[in-house]
Amino acid sequence: MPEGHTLHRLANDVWDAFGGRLVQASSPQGRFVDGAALLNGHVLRQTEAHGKHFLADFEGAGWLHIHLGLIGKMDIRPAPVPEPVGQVRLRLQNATAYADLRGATVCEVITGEERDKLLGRLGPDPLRDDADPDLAWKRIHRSKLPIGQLLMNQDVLSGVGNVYRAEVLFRAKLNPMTPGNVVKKREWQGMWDDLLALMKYGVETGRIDTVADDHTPEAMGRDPRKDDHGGEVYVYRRQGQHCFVCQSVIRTKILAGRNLFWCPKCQRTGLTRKS
DNA sequence: TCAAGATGATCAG
DNA sequence: TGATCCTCTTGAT
Repeated sequence: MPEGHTLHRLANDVWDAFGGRLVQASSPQGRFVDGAALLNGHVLRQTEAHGKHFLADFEGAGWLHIHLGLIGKMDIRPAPVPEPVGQVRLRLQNATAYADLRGATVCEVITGEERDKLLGRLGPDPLRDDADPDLAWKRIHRSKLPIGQLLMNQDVLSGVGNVYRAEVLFRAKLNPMTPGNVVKKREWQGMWDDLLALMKYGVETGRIDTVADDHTPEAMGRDPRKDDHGGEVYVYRRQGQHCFVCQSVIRTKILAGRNLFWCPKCQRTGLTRKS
């Protein structure tokens, strides 16, 4: 379930469970034995997230860098610490809590220099105080690629995944195939502000809810959504169903290898503009 | 019991 | 663009 808000929550949760104290690290699965040995017995000094990347500074050992990819997951639970279940790549533990990491695309120990280099190539993350939306705008403004593709490019903007991409474009009434160089500055600023609000809510609640008050299940008298991403949304994975606003059928297609969802009637803006 | 699919990203061609 | 990796859940057989 990892979009940017998940990683920021993870950074907060790992800090709450282990911050400022000695941490024991191991790799029950056996694929991160050397890395775990480097971290084992060191004090966790800082945690942070940038986009979909999680970083944790272990005093005197280096930075733990995790990217959850599509299927990765980290579960943090209170002690007692049980026997590992399944493919636990990394286990962190102390007297009061443990955290199990499974399925991550990246799990490594890097230097401070490597961490700086990594952050340097990522686009601005709306959830970070130091984020500058103009950096993303410069990339969008000069690209002919569809805005639906640019929003998912982590070098342009970091932290946005398929759900936020689909929903923020719906809320902006912008067609996903609109080329970046015909998107207007005020449209971009509107999407950035919207992302900031949606993702902050995501960090607080762990959910991606994007529907306005008059489109909630209660307001519309419909059943709440039963979906593993856990939220009420306008278009994401609603292909073949009716739009809450105009009743058109939600459409889907593959764009750059990922499923894209949009409402053909509500999201007409941008379609007829020329680059 | 098995295959498909999923909120991601990289690499080869 | 397609193949590949990572793990788990769901739905079809």
